Amino acid sequence: MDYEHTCMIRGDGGRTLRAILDQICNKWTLLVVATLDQGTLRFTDLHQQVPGISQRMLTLTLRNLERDGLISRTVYAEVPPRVEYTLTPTGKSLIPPALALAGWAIEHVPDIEASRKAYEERR
Amino acid sequence: MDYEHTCMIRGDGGRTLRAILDQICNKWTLLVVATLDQGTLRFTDLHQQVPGISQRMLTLTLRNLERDGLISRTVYAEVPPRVEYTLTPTGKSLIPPALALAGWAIEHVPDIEASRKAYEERR
DNA sequence: CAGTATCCAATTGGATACTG
DNA sequence: CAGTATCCAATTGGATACTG
Repeated sequence: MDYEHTCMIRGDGGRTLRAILDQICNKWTLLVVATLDQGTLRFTDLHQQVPGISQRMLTLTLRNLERDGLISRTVYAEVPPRVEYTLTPTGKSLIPPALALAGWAIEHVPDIEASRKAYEERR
Repeated sequence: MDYEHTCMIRGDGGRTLRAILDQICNKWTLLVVATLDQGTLRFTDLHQQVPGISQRMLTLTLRNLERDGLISRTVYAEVPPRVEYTLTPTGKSLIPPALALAGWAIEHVPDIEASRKAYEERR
């Protein structure tokens, strides 16, 4: 691996990058984005398809994603109300690098769990 | 983008993945790993090269990385003590996907900042 | 040098009840 | 249906003082 390129991560002391990653790498964001990769979904759809998420956290996550321009939110003037969420092009562009990280994590689950077990036994 | 593959992210409701990512995506881990991509470093080196990190957070981050098998920690029986940290093969393998995500973040900083500005003005 | 111990502040997140 | 409001618990992180 060409470590010259890690300056991308370290950059300005990591400030800019961390500011962005803090938004992306929280408990739910990546999961919501991945779910929306299926296409347009309503609030209730997302609530069902992202198991364990609370209404409050789903709302907050969606608001942040909208604010950052990763999803668009469309309200239809109907009763009962209908609100649809879709990935924007920027949002879609996050999928490949997110998959790269997810792939790494899944691939190394056995290694990491073995390492944790060995670590615990050592102490 | 082939959205079939996002099942990797959503997987078991995201539980396994989130457990791993929670470790990786905190405030300092990616930054420490990226810094260690340069090669072996001592505690003090890391403390200086990761600006803003406290002793406590550096210690905690290093312990978690060691526990997960991403870095190795070598203590030399000298006075004053010397402790060296190096990426393991597993740790090194995290660099490319980390760079992919970092690249995405850096590439989209202008978009995201513009979107945030527009969002604030709307309200 | 490479930490540990302690305390406190801020952030994050869950549960529950309520609403245009 | 798609949220908001409130409150409380848990987690995360910083500052500071101390140590083998």
